[in-house]
Amino acid sequence: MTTSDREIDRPGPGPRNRPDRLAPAATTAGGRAPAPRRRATIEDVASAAGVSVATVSRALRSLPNVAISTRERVNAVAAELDYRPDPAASRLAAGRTRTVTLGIPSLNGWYFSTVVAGAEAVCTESGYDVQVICIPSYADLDRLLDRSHRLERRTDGLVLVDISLDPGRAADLATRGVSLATIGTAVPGYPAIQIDDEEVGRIAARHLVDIGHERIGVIGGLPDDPMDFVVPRLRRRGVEDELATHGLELDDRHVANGNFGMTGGGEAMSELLDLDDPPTAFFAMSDEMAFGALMALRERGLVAGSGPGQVPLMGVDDHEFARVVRLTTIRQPVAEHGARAARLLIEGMHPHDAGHDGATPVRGTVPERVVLELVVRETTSPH
Amino acid sequence: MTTSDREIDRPGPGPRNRPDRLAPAATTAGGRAPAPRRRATIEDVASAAGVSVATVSRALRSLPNVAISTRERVNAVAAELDYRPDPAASRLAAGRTRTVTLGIPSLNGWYFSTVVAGAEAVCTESGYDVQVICIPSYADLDRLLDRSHRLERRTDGLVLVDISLDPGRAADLATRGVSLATIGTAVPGYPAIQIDDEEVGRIAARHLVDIGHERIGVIGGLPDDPMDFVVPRLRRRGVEDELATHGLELDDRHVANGNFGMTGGGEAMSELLDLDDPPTAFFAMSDEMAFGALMALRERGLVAGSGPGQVPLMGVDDHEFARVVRLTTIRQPVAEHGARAARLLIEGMHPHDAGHDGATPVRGTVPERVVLELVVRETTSPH
DNA sequence: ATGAAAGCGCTAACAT
DNA sequence: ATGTTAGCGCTTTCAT
Repeated sequence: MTTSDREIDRPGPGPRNRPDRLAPAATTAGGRAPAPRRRATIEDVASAAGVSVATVSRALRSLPNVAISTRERVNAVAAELDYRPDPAASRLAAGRTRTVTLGIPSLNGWYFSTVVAGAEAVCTESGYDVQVICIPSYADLDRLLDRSHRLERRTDGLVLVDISLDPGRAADLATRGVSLATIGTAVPGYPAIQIDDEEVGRIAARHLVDIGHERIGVIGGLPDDPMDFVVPRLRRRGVEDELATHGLELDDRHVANGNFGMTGGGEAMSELLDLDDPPTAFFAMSDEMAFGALMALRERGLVAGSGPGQVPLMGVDDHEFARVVRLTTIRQPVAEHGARAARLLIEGMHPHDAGHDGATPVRGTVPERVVLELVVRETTSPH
Repeated sequence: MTTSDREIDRPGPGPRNRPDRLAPAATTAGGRAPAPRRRATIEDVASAAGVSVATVSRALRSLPNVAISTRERVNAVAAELDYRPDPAASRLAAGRTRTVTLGIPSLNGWYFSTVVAGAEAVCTESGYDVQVICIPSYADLDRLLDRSHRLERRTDGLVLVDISLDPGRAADLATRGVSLATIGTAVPGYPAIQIDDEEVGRIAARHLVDIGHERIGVIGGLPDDPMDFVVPRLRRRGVEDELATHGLELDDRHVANGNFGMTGGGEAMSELLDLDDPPTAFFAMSDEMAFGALMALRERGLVAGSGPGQVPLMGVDDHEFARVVRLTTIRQPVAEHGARAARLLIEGMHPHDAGHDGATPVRGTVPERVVLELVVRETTSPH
């Protein structure tokens, strides 16, 4: 019984027909019309290599207990036949999807898309498919994680960016076989990438006080915040703490929502400048907001800087454009946040995929702290 | 023989153990520890509803030939048991993945992430998983589409953004069961979303000539372009065409690469302003570049506008921030590009999923043209 | 309108 | 080190 007994020997109902001859892989060079060939299955490889499918499976996945010679032969045959395991079949049989899902409040905005880019690179390199899903509100999060779970069996792991998850939900995810890593938030016991956001606020306030200012304006926060975003609160608290150290206070009216975009940043700056007693120096909680604020400043003929008559302004992130406009900022490696979270997730799920040798223990059950660096440029210097 | 004869009756090798009792769905309200229950399979639904698995499968997918009463009962039981079909199993059996892949040169930048956001929304709403993959160079495209095809069997359709594909490759995709739609480029016979980029150039040039300028500076293009991006060339040609209409010419030295980001836009503007005979009005091929250019302008104390001593500047896209800085621009609905491409793709693959009734024919084998709108604001007006 | 059963292509016991 | 085989949980003929 070979593979060519096509129309005969149908023992019962239900057979599907498929092109039955496995043609030799077509040369790609010539633009020859590709023969409607069937793709190779593990059985084709097995018979061509003269071994069983189990051995092929083991060899191809670099599992132990395969003779070196066998492994090499199987690999050669698989390459020859251009064999690639069917992901659906292997998912069904193994229960793993080799897919990582990125959950983010939004795809718009520099921060989120940069994080996604960093995570995508790592996942793709590790052989994981990358799925993205926007979670703009808690209602969406509920829809995703509630009883009729939209992640279960569809993904091996979830990276949540700036989305808080209660421990119960996290445990439920684990129950359903979905690993978890977070960025910007943390769930006890799960890998997380966080920066010390209070320290961000402290660094900013310290710098602005250092260059001689007492009335600090803060641009940040979201007016209507469906995701209960904690970062603005923490950074604000840091500012207040640091100011308190110097016997100063943050005026409530000197805090404006900037929505973490250029538009909001510009509007917030205008709003603050229109105050009767405007702040004399400004801290925007992101570079994008700072850019908007800088535009607003320049539009009024004001110059950002610490010289006489100049208005100090600083941001957070070290966006590429910050260098161009010489914006003082607090640098954080945003793409790396995504990359590291992805790496932690994959290591936790399957050390081998992450190039992990299994010798050193997997980190990540403790939130990772990231080094912050104050980058002083012209917008807070005399010039 | 019931479902509880767990440890006995193993007729041969190879059985996997699984928790065998299907517990009643746990109440979510109480924080009760979730019993390690097994998820419902189609068989559970079938036996609970007193029908065969085939009927359940048909009923749940709204296929014909199911009695209404049966359909309702099956749906009720499925909901009761919180049943969700295993995607891997259904992919394996049906050969469809219900996944759409988005291929983009980069995730950074407003345009790309906005397109992705638009596409993601539509796909998610239509019940498709959304996968993203960055294709920053043709080498990456090759790696994706060559003989050992990294898309085959993993996705139902591919949306390519600003990436040119030769007809042969597109046909090969089809052969492998992957549908295709493009944005910003087109392959004959496949759905595509495009704007008339030459018209963009013409509109811009016409507007700047209309307000009295002859020496136009153009900011756009990529210095090192791994993806052979055609948009800058087309827009430039449009500018040249329109200028020719007025007996004018575009000076080669008045064209600078802006890399489609704020940074490049700022640098390009500086470069052009430093010329011995700088242009008197500027067209940036994207709003992001225009923002950078505007910064550069303001940094030199120059004001964007068409009044005396002012420098006209316009962009493309109608980015949210354009309104804030009152940037004249040529509006295109970017998120909608993504949404429409996704819709065309899904309609082409499976009209039902797109909410398509099958009555009207699926469009999309003809590139869709999009309405462009000149939005005049202060940066090209006297004020 | 419904049911029976044959795969889909793999993985993972278990046996050798 | 390798082979045998029973699933994984669906979809889809074909028969009724």
